[in-house]
Amino acid sequence: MAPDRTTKQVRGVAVQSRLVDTADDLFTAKGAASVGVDEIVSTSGVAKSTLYRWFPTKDDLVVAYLRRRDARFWEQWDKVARRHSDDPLDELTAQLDWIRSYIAGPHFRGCPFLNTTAEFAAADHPVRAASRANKLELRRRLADLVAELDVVDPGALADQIVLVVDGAFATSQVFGAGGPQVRLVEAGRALVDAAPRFR
Amino acid sequence: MAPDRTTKQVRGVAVQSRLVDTADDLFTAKGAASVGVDEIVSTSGVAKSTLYRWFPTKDDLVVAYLRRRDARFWEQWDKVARRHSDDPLDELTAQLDWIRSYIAGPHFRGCPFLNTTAEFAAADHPVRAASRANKLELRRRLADLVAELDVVDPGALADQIVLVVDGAFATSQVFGAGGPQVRLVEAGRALVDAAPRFR
DNA sequence: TAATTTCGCTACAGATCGGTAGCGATAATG
DNA sequence: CATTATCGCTACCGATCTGTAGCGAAATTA
Repeated sequence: MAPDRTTKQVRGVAVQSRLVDTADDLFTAKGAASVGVDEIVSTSGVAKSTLYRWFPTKDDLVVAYLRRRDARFWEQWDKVARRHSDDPLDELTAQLDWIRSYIAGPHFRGCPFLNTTAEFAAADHPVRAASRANKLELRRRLADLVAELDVVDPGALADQIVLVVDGAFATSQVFGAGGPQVRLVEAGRALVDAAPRFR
Repeated sequence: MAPDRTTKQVRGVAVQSRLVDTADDLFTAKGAASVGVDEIVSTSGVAKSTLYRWFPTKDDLVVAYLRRRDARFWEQWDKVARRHSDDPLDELTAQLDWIRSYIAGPHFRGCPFLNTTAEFAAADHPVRAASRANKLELRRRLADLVAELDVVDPGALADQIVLVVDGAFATSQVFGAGGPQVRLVEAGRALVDAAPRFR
């Protein structure tokens, strides 16, 4: 990375970004709790003291990793939403489909939010709060989307769709490539079809 | 526990059982990877050398914990199956319902198989194999059960139900008591209702 | 009762954990 | 160009990790 920045703080931003890059790679491959700070230091080339200057604890680095994953997840969601703003059912299908292909991707190693929630068991752990934020947002967006459909209980349908989404995330790690997660789109569609309607 | 056994090996069995008891408590509360052998030793009252006599590595103890969880899970499943052997749809509903109440129980801290899969990231880890066995069996039993229904593609429906079951397991840890997992039974029923039928 | 196995206990080994401190070098700032 | 903040590097801290070794006591067996 060329040192052509203009302010001093920009240096810090670049270093933080490289640390989160490395953390993302290692956390994804081995699990956030299993990766030591020393490995992040040696892999990234960033000094340990520098890491602790920007991330006072390892937990802070894990949270930063989750926040960036969260931001990128919703960026992709918004991109899909923009392409299907006219038809909520089309959008729902498209959202489930990119999540399905995201899960099927070669670098996917499980939902980072579900993984870290399992790894950091303490109920009040800051890492769990960061992960919970992502899932609450998922529930909220699905509820908004489903509200545009003509179903009697949009909240119930949205929660059912949350189940198949997180189910796809979870089972993909256990079953591997040919697991039940390939049924995500049709499962979501089936739930919509079966939902009670007004007319 | 009274020392009124008859053979020498029986002593070992009792000690192993107590170790798995303690491991179950601690692994459930804090996560299998986060609990040290020393804590299992001090909590159980069993000597460390005795633990390593019966479980050569910590991984072996984790696998034993998962195997017992697996066995008890299918014991409960079989018990429910016996009560509803006449009607497959009734049985499916009953299976999903006890899983729902199992998740809602006060001591539930997430599916042990999904949790350990997230904690032990190496693809060929023996702990992952033990967890995979449980989920493969779940998929197999659901497929057998759904095969008795009149649906066109029982395998597809079974996989969709796997999604809502594992989704309920996974989301319960993120959302807490009022999460989408309470919709497990109706989600499973909706998937059955929406499945294409012959007649 | 005598021989044998398993037990709990204590201590230790080697590695790794998260986190701290101080060094000289480097790069941005005014 | 002089100042200042940040950098990479090395060494270190105490705690904790899995796993090993040897002891005497206790329980089981014959």
